[in-house]
Amino acid sequence: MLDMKVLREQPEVIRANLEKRGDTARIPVLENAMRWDRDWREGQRELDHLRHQRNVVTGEIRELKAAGRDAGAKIREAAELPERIRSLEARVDEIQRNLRDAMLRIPNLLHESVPKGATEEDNLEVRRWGKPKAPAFELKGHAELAEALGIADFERGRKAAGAGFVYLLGDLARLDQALLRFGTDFLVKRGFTPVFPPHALRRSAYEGMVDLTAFEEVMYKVEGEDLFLIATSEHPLGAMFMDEILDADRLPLKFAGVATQFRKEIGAHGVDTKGLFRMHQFNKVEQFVFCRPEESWRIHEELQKNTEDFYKALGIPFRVVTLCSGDTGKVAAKTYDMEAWFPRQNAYREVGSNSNCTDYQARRLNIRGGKAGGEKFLVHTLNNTLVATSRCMVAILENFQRADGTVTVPKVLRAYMGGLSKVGEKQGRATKRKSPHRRTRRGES
RNA sequence: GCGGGGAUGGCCCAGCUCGGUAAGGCGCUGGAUUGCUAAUCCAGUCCUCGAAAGAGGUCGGGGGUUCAAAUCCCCCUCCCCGCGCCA
Repeated sequence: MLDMKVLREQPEVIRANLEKRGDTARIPVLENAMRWDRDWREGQRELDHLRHQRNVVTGEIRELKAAGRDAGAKIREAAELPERIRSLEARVDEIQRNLRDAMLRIPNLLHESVPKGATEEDNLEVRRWGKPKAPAFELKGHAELAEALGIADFERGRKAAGAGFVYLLGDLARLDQALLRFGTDFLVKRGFTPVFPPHALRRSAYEGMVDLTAFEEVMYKVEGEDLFLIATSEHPLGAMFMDEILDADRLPLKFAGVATQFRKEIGAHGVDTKGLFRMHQFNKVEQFVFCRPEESWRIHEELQKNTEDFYKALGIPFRVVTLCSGDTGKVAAKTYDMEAWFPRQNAYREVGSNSNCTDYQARRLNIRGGKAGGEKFLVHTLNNTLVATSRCMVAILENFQRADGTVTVPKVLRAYMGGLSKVGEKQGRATKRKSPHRRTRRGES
């Protein structure tokens, strides 16, 4: 949510921002917000005046009674006030709800460096690293390859849980864990605190982070419980400190969220949609920072460097783009997308996203910094994917694929895989061997 | 799931039986004082409106009773302890 001060004092800034985002459809929302704000302040003043009257009269009644004198006349005078107060309260509440709803629909102010544009075509390339290698043989799609190697079973994933779920097996299960562990250690060395957060949040907590009316259809809800499975660890990490005051001396707080995420997004989006690229469930190491307002832009670059260094360590070519105004999410003031090279698609594709949300999330979550009893300020929040293992594994399976159908394990990951340097040797039985495992009577522990 | 106890300002806690408009402590900030850290004293410490003076709100949430609700009545949520179940 934006600062009400901006709405009152510089509405033209908000309007220009909507125009830059290409979201002129929302200009009426802004105009309504301005009107409701005026109405609200007017109504509130009137209400305060009535309440003041009531307080004065009840004070008089109390004094008369304390002095043992008759308060009947004053009580009759006071008796008509509650109804007037109640009806005005109802009206003021409604105006305030309208105002808040409108404010929640107005997106964050973009940073001046965000290029103007409508779609991802207009995103601005910032830099490239690494040379995509032209393969000397025909590459297999990662899903086909992984199935052939027996390290992923999409079919049984569908049988047991539906499309979008998979059984990772053998070396691929290890590779997933290796990425998580390498990623965690990588961020710990850079001063981040690892967090394994709750994987479900109640509605009230979730609503602090996102507009559930818009997101509910892509979220998994637990039946019969007030719980939603998390779509990214950004959500539990933000909710972690809502309504709190963070000690200014301890900022910035840098967290490495390690979690499994659940999203219902499906649908066909281009080539190789089968496979790990777009899943209902995947693992991720996420950078999340709470900081002072004046340091957020420096930290935004720092988080970006972390992700780039991570991909350099793996040896995967990438490019970085600044999202244009039309492609930037509602809560972000500026976003960089990390795009890894996918040789099968002969293209750079998104593997992570780095946003400075300035004080937009913090205002809604009511997360402030400062000293208890001292000056307080809204913190800035930033989040950046370090690695989403699903997409990163696709990049590894494609970029490091060898002619013999095996895949080279990036050097930095080998220590996390018992020294393994190649994936795919002496496997391929798992999908063929049918082992009729019996259930034990009370379930295995 | 059953039983019991709770939710009060940044934190701890009083007030609730008996309605009269949140006491006290800790922490923090500023000031005074003493040759230092300390101690002591004073003021401040949440949200909203307002240029300010000031006013209003706030006792887990929502209803109700009343001139007046932290306090009385009804409904709900969450937390803690014990029991049950159980990785």
